[in-house]
Amino acid sequence: MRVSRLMLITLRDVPAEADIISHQLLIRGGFIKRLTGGIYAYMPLLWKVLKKITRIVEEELETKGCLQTLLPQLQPSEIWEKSGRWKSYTEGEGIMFSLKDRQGKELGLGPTHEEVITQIISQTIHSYKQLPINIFQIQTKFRDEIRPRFGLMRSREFIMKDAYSFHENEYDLQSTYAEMRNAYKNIFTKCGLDFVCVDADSGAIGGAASQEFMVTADSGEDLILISTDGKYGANQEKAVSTFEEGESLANNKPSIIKTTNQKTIEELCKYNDFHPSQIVKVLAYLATCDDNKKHPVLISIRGDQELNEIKLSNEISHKLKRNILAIRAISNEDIQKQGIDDIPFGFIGPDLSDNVLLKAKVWEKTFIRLADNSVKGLKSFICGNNIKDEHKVFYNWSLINTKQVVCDIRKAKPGDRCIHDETQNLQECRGIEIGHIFQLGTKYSKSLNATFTNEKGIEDPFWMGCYGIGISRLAQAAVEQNHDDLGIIWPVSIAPFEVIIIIANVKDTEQKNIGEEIYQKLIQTQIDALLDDRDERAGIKFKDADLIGIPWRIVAGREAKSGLVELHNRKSKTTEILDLSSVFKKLSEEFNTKKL
RNA sequence: CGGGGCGUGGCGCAGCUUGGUAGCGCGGGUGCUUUGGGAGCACUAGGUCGCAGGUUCGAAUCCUGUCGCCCCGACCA
Repeated sequence: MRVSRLMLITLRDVPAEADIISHQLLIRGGFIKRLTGGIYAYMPLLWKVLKKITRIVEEELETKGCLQTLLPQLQPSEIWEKSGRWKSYTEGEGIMFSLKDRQGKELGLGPTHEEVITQIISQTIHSYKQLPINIFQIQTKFRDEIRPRFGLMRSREFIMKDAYSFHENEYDLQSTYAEMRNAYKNIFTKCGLDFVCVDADSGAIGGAASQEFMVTADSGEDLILISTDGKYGANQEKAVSTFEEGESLANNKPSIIKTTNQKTIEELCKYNDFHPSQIVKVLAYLATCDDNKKHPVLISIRGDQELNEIKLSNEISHKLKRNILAIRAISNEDIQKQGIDDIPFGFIGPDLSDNVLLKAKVWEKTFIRLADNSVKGLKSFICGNNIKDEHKVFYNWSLINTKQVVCDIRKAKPGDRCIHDETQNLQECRGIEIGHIFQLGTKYSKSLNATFTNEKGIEDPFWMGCYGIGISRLAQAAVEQNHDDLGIIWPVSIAPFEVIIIIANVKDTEQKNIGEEIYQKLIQTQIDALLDDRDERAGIKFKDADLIGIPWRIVAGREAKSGLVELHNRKSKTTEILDLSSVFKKLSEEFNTKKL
């Protein structure tokens, strides 16, 4: 390709719409154009990058025996209603674009394809002899994000690779899951990325085990926690750790403490000389289920710990055996609307009576009571007395006449000790999620009644796995991780071009001829070369080449009359003056699969 | 959904407080000069000031509404 025909429009000014570096560079380099919020056109330069990523993914998956397909983007609501996700995807998180056709039939624009593929496979595959199946597609997905941002990082229309595997038993699923994890490591390594694989919450997709692949970058939206020995890593949403022993309470006789206006842990400690770990904090939440019931939840957690809402939501979902559409803290406004006289926020104890809910208009009339592991062992502790401006000392959980479900709903934090080895600590870093693999189990096959006949002649639901890679997000994550103050530094394997040849002055025939000669030779030997043949000043061409991040640059300039050119590496910033045969030799070593 | 900010040529912005012929830089076009790190000079094209109402002799500017975009938040009672 010649720059004169590339439609290369680069911007000098930093665009106002972007505030992370990768987004700015992609716009300045002419890689993307925004059409509206969270919706971008992939311009020719970026399309080349996306195709290279796509090739790497396809090659790796093909060697693992995966099949490629292309599934419909418009999906009928019925299959989503069968899987139980229509409501949570169109109402709760509201992530699916949905519409009605001229017959009034409801359709969704695919945010993911579990339902579609499960239905298709179940109509196609009937015997264990045809298993396992591992099938994938690369195509555009649609998600009506609450808040699209950062360009391709969180957009409403994006390119994703999604794979689905089908198995006769859990064991076979686990082996494919492990194989896919390896495939992912190979793919991201080939893409030239620094990444980590961490335990993850499976979120709305559901299922058992799940891991995320994260490109480490300060601008990442996820907080990940990694043990110092590298043996444990998890998204904070999922992370587990051990908590420090609390301070024991000297005053351990049951008694009432007057705590006027001391509503927070901080205030209680300040005015009464308590340690946060001596206090049990009780939070009131409201969980909305997909059957539209609203359950009040009472959570007890040690005062020095924080609540993890993801774990909380999962526990409630598990207990009620329903999807949770939304979960949030109960506010004063809420209880007024319900007509509940008084829940003394700031002074609640774990023994708050269900009677306070009697007058609730639409809420369920009993609390779901959860207690974090951190309060389980407490012999005595401070908590609210369920009366405004009063706390009390409790000295035995067994005296509380309400049942608590004890579980892990605590947020793991940097510095916490690890479960696998208490001498190790958790360290934090931020990550951009570019891949996510799940063991779905039989969740979708059961709800969609997708079965096969097993060896014994019995109908069994498929065991399923699913595996995603955000192709367009990966491209931007690569920029976030590989750039300098001059622009992008693409890893060679996914760069839009491998080499750019700059003719410093196109009016100089020697320069022009040698530039053309190199270009032709590189093209013939299948090196992806770009020739900057524009009648522009050399400085402009250097700036553009740096900005768009081509890994290798050859300059046909001053030395052209002696048959010499300059070979420059974008990343190391090293430059050599070489004759043509040395340039070709050097490049052939770099791109060792190709011959020059 | 809550809070904050911004909508003025293709891009980045000023002008608005105090109403009176719409400006600057980059980019585009033409010409001359320059020619290895986003050149100089001259000329030139390009804008219903997001949209709709209102106030006024007169609105980019003041008022009301509306649409769009960006940022923060939606965890400790």
